[in-house]
Amino acid sequence: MAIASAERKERRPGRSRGADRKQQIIRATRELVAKYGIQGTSLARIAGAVGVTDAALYKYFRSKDDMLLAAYDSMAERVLGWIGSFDDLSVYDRIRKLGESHAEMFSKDLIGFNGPMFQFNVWLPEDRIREHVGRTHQSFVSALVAVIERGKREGTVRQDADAEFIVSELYAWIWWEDLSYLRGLDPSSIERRSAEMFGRILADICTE
Amino acid sequence: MAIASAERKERRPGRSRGADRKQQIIRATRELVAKYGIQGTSLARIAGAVGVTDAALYKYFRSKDDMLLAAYDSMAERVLGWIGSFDDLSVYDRIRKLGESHAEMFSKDLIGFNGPMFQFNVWLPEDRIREHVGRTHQSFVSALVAVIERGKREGTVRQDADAEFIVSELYAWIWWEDLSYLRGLDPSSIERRSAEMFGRILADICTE
Amino acid sequence: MAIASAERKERRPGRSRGADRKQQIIRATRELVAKYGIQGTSLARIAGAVGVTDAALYKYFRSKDDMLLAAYDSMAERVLGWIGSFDDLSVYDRIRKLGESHAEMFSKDLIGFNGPMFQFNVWLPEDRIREHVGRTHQSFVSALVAVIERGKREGTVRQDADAEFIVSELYAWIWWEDLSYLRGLDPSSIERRSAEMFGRILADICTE
Amino acid sequence: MAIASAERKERRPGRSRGADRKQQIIRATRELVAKYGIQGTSLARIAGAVGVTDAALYKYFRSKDDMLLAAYDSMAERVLGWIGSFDDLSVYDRIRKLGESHAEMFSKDLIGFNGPMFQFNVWLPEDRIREHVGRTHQSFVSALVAVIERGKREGTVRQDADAEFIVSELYAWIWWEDLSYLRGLDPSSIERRSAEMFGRILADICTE
DNA sequence: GATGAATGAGCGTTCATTCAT
DNA sequence: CATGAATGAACGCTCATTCAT
Repeated sequence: MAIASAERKERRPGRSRGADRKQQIIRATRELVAKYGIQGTSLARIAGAVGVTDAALYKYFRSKDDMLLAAYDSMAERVLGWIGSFDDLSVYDRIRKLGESHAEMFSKDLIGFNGPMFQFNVWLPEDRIREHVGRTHQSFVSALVAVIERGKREGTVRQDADAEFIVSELYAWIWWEDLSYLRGLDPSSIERRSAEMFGRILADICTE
Repeated sequence: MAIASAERKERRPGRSRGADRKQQIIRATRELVAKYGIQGTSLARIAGAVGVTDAALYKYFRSKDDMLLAAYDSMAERVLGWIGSFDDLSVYDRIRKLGESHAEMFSKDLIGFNGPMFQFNVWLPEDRIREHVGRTHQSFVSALVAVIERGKREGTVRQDADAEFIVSELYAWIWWEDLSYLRGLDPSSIERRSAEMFGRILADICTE
Repeated sequence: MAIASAERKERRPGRSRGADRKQQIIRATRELVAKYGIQGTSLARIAGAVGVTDAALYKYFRSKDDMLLAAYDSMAERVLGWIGSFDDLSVYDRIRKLGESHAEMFSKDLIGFNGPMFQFNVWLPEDRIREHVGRTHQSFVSALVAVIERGKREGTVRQDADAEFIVSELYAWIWWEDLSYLRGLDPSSIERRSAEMFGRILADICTE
Repeated sequence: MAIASAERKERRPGRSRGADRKQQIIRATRELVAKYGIQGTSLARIAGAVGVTDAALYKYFRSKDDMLLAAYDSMAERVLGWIGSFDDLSVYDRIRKLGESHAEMFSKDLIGFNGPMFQFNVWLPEDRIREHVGRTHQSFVSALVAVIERGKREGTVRQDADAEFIVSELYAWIWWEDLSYLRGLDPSSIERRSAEMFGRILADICTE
């Protein structure tokens, strides 16, 4: 954690150190949420992990909620990047690739993604966070639906597939994989079952 | 549950409650966890919901953690009761019934079960709660596996079915249903898709 | 602790069980003061040690302070009994006997006397306890002075001895012995030094 | 001690204090222990005496126990300073000086030393405080023994004196003086008797 | 004679936040 | 850019005490 900031000390002229600190805070927040949950992530802990005082955090964010939202957004970006990747392939192949890369990119990254992400996803109090997470999650679903629809137009996904149902099945599989790793199940058996589950979804959408 | 305490209330005016109070506390805890999360469920809030002082809670539980565990156990009991129900039917029919009753019994009961249960399931800090939840969850899985195995012996479930894989699929479906209701999706579309998902699992295990 | 009350269960007709309970409470209080100090002796602890509820203690004492005072008085009685003992001997022999019996009766009884007594003796807050302890201590001093004076009249104590100074020296020795045992010093070296110290006091008062 | 903080106060109006605050807290703790005992010294009282909130105290100490230990150490320092003083004199004269200065430096300073020190010395619960006080007290004894031994080598203390016994006698006198002032006895009679007691100890060790 | 139920006040401690420096 | 000083509110928990039963 301290290493990153030390390495960059020979900072490139135009690159402010501030942005790095912001990233440090975001990362620390994510990791602390993974360990202690959202409410267990206190400013004192974030400050301690980053190596500054609580008060210093306010130079980069206006409130604790802003830090949490930034931490969430850093994960949301990763999700959107993943959904958008492999777009040079046919939609069918693309979805296959997405399925193959999911565990590595998300489920297995317990403290960098899976842990904190689930905390946000099951956040209940009706506040800015809940609202923001809900809206963002919806955008994931829409993006996935759009991919499926494109596949139908393209002809690599069955014409009569119900795009939204496919996405539901994808999410059932995604959440199961995430929660299985989160609960500490045996990775090799997760992998086997995940492959089988995902295989059925693929079989479901493939033409011919 | 609410009925019982209401009935007794008119037994005698300000008279002793005891066991009732304990149930009141458990229920309040469950509901507050649904609203505010585990760490957001303060003693002050529980006490307020029950209508006593914080201090009074300690006549019924020795610590806040004990209240939380009791709240969790009250839900775990419901789960075990559900898994054990319909045992006069053939295992295949029994599983079908379980599938049909799940949403009503669990997913849709946002503040009585679904909300609080998920909070416990994704609880991260490595403490008594995490450990207890993990152990209990494992017992659910074992109970379900046992049911499937019985079906195989009985002949209503396919001989070559992998019981543990079936349970994985069941959990993928269960968690998806729970999280969908939790995220506030449209109930009718959840129902439609849930039925389809569950139908496939059933088709998977049925002999011929 | 529980044993005493069990033994007496075949209670003698005129002897009420209430008085026993009172003694139990007093003893428990003394012992708890020895372990946890005066302010660390909570009603919950006393009640636990006696085997009743906190509320039950109020049947025997009107307040916690009353219990503490009763516990103190039980020790004060022992002190007065000790000072009054051996009164069939000459005053000189009597004082010698007192000196010989002191450690056994008081200093070595860490949890029954020495521990709790010192807690009371150094109690600072200006309240009923402090006042009562002060007054009682003064009565010990007076009783001892009276003994010395009797010795002078009797002829076994030097005529020109300053009774109050002798008592001061006695107290210096008493407190030293008490505190030494309390601090956990080696008993055999305490005994040796105590004997020497007390010997000088004796030498100081003896006629020729 | 009070002087320093008073002087600085007029440096700049509401300006930082830091080390001064720490001293203020230590002093307040000592004085409150003198008034209310160790367990009666609540954070609220300390904070009130210092003029800040409870929470502010945690910027200077990590726990209440740390404040208490710091308060104790501030007194222990004074003791060690006293034992080490007058070391330009012969050991015999030095001990005489120590004896003469003791009451003024310690016993009579009821709220700054005598009161709080005795509270620590008779602290019973087996915790960090008890352990620390025990260890520190032992270091006082060792330091005094070392002084006596030096006197023997130097020739101003009798060769055949038992250093440890001398220290025992010193402590008997010290504790008696402390407790006498603490109990509120008449100062002039304490002084007279103390002088006589100490004189005997001196006579005991002097050569020739 | 003893309990069960309850309380208001207090405990030590942590919280997110502010602000002058 | 960061700190040191501070706060008011909340946290989980214990306290001595009351009172109807």
